[in-house]
Amino acid sequence: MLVHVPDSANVVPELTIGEVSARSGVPASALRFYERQGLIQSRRTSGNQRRYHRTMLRRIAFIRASQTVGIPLSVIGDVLSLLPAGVAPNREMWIRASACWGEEINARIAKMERMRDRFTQCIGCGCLSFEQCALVNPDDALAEQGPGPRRLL
Amino acid sequence: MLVHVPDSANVVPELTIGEVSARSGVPASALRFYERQGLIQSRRTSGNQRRYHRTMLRRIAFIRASQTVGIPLSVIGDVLSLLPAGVAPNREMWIRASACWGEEINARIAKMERMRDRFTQCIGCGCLSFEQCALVNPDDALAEQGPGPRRLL
DNA sequence: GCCGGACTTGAACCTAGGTTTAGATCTCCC
DNA sequence: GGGAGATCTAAACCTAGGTTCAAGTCCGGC
Repeated sequence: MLVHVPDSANVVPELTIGEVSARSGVPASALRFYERQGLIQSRRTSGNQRRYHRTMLRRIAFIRASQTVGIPLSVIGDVLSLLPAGVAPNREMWIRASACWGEEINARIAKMERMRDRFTQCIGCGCLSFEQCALVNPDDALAEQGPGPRRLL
Repeated sequence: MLVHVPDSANVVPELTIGEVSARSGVPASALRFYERQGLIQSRRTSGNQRRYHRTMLRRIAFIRASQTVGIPLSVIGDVLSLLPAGVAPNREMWIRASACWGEEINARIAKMERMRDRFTQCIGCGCLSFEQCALVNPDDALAEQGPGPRRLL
């Protein structure tokens, strides 16, 4: 038995790029950029305009949340590519990414704290000597390499 | 009474760009870049080559130390411009800059810790909702501005 | 006085994360 | 079916902090 169902009934409404932009606060230009980078996808109309599935809003939220934590787009893309196309990040994935990026944050905090400590020490010494000051010779990676700093940054 | 003093006696030896680069670990290209940006200066020989006073090594150390703390070159330049030309950063200046940049570091650490806390909370919620998730709507600056996120970053 | 290595310049290139612009095309509503 | 506004593309531009290159010049030792 066939039943005629009007378009407006069971079709999940798709979103134009302008609508996605308005709802997410992400400029359309950035959305096109994300698509070029492979982070999001869209269907195209017969006239070549983008149409987004609503779940794409979650992907975009995921991207922005990750960015605020300082994760580069390339890494975000790697994570998103693990998802089947068209699938939004779910709770389980969010938890896994969180665990991973939480470590990222902690590592960065720890690094900054080490820097601050060195800094505080250096206030007292006022040395600014290339050979001895820990601030001028930062980052734990210079122990070998002979005398004098090789890479300051 | 005039006494002839040979060049090699009381003249503070100047350094070529290659020597400064070798001693500081900063590539010559970066030194030229710093000079274009006004962070360092040099005398020129009759043949247009750079010659650096030894105290410039301290300025360069100061620049690199500041950079490792995350201070942008433009700000470093502002600070250095307070010094008379040709004068190296001294202890007093180092202490003042330290006080200022120590606050910078602490502010950045605090921001990251806030982020981490939000992050940890969010692991539990798994919401990823544009309207409610603090990670998707970060940074304390959205309280007004009506519904929906305006700027995510 | 000659030669090789160090030095000079401007311009182009690089990453990251986009924005801006021009000119063409599409979609929707009346 | 017509017009307004939304969308399309490619290419150029932006900041920061430089690097790389090409072509030419200088400097110091023998």
